[in-house]
Formats: sequence, C-alpha cells, structure tokens
Amino acid sequence: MRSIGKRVELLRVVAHPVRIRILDELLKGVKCVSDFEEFLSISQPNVSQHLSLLRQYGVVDYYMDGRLRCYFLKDPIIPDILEVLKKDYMEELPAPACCPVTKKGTYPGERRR
Amino acid sequence: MRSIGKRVELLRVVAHPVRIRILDELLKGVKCVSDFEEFLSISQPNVSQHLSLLRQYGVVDYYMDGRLRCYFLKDPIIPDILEVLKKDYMEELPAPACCPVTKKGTYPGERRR
DNA sequence: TGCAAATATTATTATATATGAATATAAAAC
DNA sequence: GTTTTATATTCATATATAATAATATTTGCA
Repeated sequence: MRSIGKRVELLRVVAHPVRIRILDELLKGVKCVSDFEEFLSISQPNVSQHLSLLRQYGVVDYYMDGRLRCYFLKDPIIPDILEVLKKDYMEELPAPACCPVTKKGTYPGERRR
Repeated sequence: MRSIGKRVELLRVVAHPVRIRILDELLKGVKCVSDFEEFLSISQPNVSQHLSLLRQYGVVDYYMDGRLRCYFLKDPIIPDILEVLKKDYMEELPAPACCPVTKKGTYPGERRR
C-alpha cells in the first residue's frame, strides 16, 4: 500500500497538461510514441521525456512491437483521477453553518465576509 | 464550466504535500491559520502562503471571527480528489489483450517486454 | 552489412516553485 | 491611543521543472 506522500508525488507527476492528454489518450487504448507526437504536436524527444517520467512512476508501461513501443496505462488510480477531472461540478461546497472545530475559534461571531 | 486546462492547473496547485494536508484537515471542519501552524509544524508565513495560493485558485475561502480567519473548503472537486487519493488499489490495470489502436502498430507481434 | 525508422537519453538553459526572513496590516485588548 | 495577537505580504534565494537541441540506441529491412 502506497504512502500518502507517494500518492501526492504521483499526483504532481500527473498534473501537467501534456501528461494529462497522454493519459487521457491511453485511456482509449494502446498508443505509440509517434502517435502522440502527431496528436500533441510536440517534439518526439519531449514526448519521450514525458513518457519516461510516467514510466518511472509506474503510471504507464509498454510492450514492443517491432520498433514501436506500445504504451498502455498501468496504475489503476489514473482512470479515477481522469474521471474526477472531467466531472462537472455545479455548486460550491456549502459554507460551514456553524462552529469551527478550531480550538481558538469562538464562533458564532460576526461574519465579516 | 471550467476548462480542462484550468482543471489541470488546479490539480497542480493541490498536488503539494503541505497543501494536501491542509485540505484534508479542512475536510473535517473549519480551521484557522494558527491551528495549521501547529498541526503542520511549519512557520506561520508559510501556512499563509499556502492558504493564499489556495484562495487564489478558489479552492478555499474564509470568514472572519475576531482576528481569526476561519478557513473552509469551497471547491467541490476537493473532496473527490482526496477520496481518490486515499482509495486503495490492489492491482495494476490489466495489460491490453490485443491490438493497439495506433495507426502504426501491427500487433499481434512478439511481446518483448 | 549498412541504412533508415522509431524512440531514448543527455546537456543546456529558461522558467516556475518553495521556503525563510523580514516586514506590514488589521483587529482586539488594555 | 498604544500594545498585542493573528495573519498577510514582500523579497531574496535555493531548488525543481520544462523545453529545446543534439546525440545515442535499437531494430527491421534492403
């Protein structure tokens, strides 16, 4: 079981516009590097660098097919993260009705804001 | 409705060990700055800096109670992110059984890895 | 065997982020 | 009105991250 620290680290690795697009694309199926190169319109070395990072953190893996590397999703947290990321949220969370849990708060008091 | 770019940005803001702990604590209820200072054992200015960033991105808000600032969660995506982050995942995702969706792949071929 | 295709790695540089220290602000208490 | 308490802001610096360019590796194929 992964520590909370490791999970946050993973979140940081994933929280990048290009890498999110890569992962979202992998959600649909296996893809090779040159597919991403085209799809993302970024340089091949840069695609490889992002994939390398994702591999390093166990987020993706690949198999070889001739000289292609076919990448696929490996970490099961990824589909869940992508789902939350795409979900629509209509409202803000309800403001707390009463009484901070803080030891110092003396609510109810004036709400100045 | 928030763009996907904004969502990824938000994810990046959230993907920090201290800020995750702050948010996880706010999940339990309202807290003020000095509570965090104690709980996180980091300096007051640093707590304020993290809270400032979270405010800037609409993740949290606060009300004033005397000279205390009582912070609370505002963005509804946060509980969902925290839930995914805490969830236990037992297995890796199943490796793709067949046939890359890539235009270049010629699978089935030898799986070298 | 040598060439071309697909991908990876390394080095460099620019930029962003994080933290600590110092200072500022704002409200309450006296 | 001055002091104290709670919090915010600013500045400086260290560190991490990102992208580009150049080069290396690996594999299939002529």
